Amino acid sequence: MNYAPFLNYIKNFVDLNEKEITFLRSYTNYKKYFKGQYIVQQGEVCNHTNFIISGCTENFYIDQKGQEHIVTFAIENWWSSDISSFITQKPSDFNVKCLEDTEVIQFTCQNQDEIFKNIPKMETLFRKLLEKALVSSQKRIVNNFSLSAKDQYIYFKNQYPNIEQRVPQYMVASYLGITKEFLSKIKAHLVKNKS
Amino acid sequence: MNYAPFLNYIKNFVDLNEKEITFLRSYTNYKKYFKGQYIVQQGEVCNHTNFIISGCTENFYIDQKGQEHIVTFAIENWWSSDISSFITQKPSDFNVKCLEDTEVIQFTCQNQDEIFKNIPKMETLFRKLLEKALVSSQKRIVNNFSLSAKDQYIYFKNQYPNIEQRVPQYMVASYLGITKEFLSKIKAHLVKNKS
DNA sequence: TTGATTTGTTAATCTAGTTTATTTTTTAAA
DNA sequence: TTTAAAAAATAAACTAGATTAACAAATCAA
Repeated sequence: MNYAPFLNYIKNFVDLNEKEITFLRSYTNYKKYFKGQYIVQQGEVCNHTNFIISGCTENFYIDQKGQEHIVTFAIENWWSSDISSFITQKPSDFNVKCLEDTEVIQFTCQNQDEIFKNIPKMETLFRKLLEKALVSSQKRIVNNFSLSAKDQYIYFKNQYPNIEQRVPQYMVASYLGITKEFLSKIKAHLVKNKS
Repeated sequence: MNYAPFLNYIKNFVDLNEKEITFLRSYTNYKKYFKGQYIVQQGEVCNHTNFIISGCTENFYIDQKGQEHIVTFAIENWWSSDISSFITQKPSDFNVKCLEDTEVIQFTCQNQDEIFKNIPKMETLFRKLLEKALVSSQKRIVNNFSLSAKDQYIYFKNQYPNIEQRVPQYMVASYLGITKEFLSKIKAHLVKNKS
């Protein structure tokens, strides 16, 4: 059980005293998943918010036509859950699946409320995290409007330099909302033109 | 000056006592803009979060090619600002422009923090609003992945039945990320096929 | 070390949505 | 009430990206 990375992460935002840390520890739990396991499954209620200690997850859904779409990746020091299902406690539209062995710290809905009640600083932290998440979600919409598939791929590589090496290319294509064939074409083109 | 709609809105989420309401009032301000006025301008820092009492705004940006893209509309009982600029206090990438005469309640950055410090319930409210905003932003990304332009238009009409009558069609097209010509084609097609 | 499965490439054909240009309709100002 | 400007419709030519299909590498299990 490896809790330190989470406390280090939190330290970037708020200072907690010993008592608060003890409380936080007792209201969260550590869990290890293996590669291929599902943390959340489409159709089930998402019971946890997960902070990733190590590993890598994909958040994807399967649409009416049976096509898979990756909505987000998450790696160390990121959060991973289906927030919609978590806050409404209704069945999830998404799957969260481990692409590597993955260790997480989990917050349940009830415990999260307890934590916020007892350590208001934690609610401030979550509010700020949500603000940042919203900004980057909006940024993605904006990129979708204004950038060609090629430029979106370049943006993705710059923004998430660590992810491309860890996941297969067809998943990057899925994240970008293009076919794997087209991404292959884009990469061939980039190599040929050296940028 | 018309503060009641804002208090009614808040009442849906949290209960405030007289003292808290007085505090809230003194730390927010009312402002009226006329049709065509900018609440935020691309390049300037967004100093306020705005709750709309009456009217309608568009949040848009102009990309490198000089093209305008509408990111969101907002009407009565919605919020309107550039959250990225607001939280970082850096120049905004967006414009917020009034499409009608618009009355708003404004929170400045400093006052918002004061409000959260003095009325923690308000921070909880904002956290929950951010959660909902993030969910709907993600929903938009998902629709972009899975729906044709026609189905996105139908979704838009269902989700925002009040907006289409209030804004010109080319703005709806811009919001959907398609050209006005193509939206016109879609509408003609929908009329012809009665769905 | 081999066969099977997963991942990636290439190329031809196809289509949803864009671009450009012209015409018609609606809105609003004088 | 007229007129100019803004908004919407129509249509032809065009393009970014999808689809299909065949094949080539890489990975993995036994």
